Amino acid sequence: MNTFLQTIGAINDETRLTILRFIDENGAVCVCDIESAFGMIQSRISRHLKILKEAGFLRVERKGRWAYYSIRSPLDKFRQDVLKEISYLEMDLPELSSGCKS
Amino acid sequence: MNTFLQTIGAINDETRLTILRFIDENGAVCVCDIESAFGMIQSRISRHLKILKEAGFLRVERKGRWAYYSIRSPLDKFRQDVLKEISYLEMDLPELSSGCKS
DNA sequence: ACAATGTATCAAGATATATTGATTTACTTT
DNA sequence: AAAGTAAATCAATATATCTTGATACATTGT
Repeated sequence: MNTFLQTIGAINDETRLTILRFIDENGAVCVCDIESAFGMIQSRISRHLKILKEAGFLRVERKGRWAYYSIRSPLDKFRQDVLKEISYLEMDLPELSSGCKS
Repeated sequence: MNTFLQTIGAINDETRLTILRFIDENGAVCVCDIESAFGMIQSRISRHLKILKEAGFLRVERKGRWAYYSIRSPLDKFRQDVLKEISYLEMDLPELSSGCKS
């Protein structure tokens, strides 16, 4: 029950749905990429990514000072269904543009 | 996007998950049945039912002074997936016992 | 018409979640 | 070691959602 509520709670937010779709379409991205694409401050993005990761949708791979987030694999069937459903949604998806300074 | 968020928001609550499962297992029930089975006050149950109905999970059929809620049919694939997922959850599901006085 | 029952709705307070700005931690380069 | 960059965390505030008790509405039976 609690695991399910955590999964649902993670996708009960417009910003996180957009981030999920963004990562699903663009593959591994770092926090500052999302930050600049979305025009949101870093702490906000970071917190949303943490929620999505802890809900089992994302994984992180750290390389140097960067943290690359991507869709976790394997994904269980229900989370796959959710991701597919999100892929059908109409939304303003920002363009990927590298936001890191080096 | 908004429709999806409404759907997700509706199942982002332990009480509503339990109500959904309860109705899924017991079929059409009236508000006072849920009220007495769950031991919750009427306005609370009524509000949750409204949210579930507006999110497309439930339908109501009024008979006399009673309002019978049941799983809406047909359900689109995603809501079916959700319902199936809920059917797997471990939860304290109260017993159905008629709560109406007549 | 009146009283009783079932349900819906509303306003107020309680609780949970999101956002921001500041701070902290970690890594890299010089 | 010091400075710069990326990311995580924290405290305070803002916002949304849930719960309750009161009230309103609808139907039924007397």
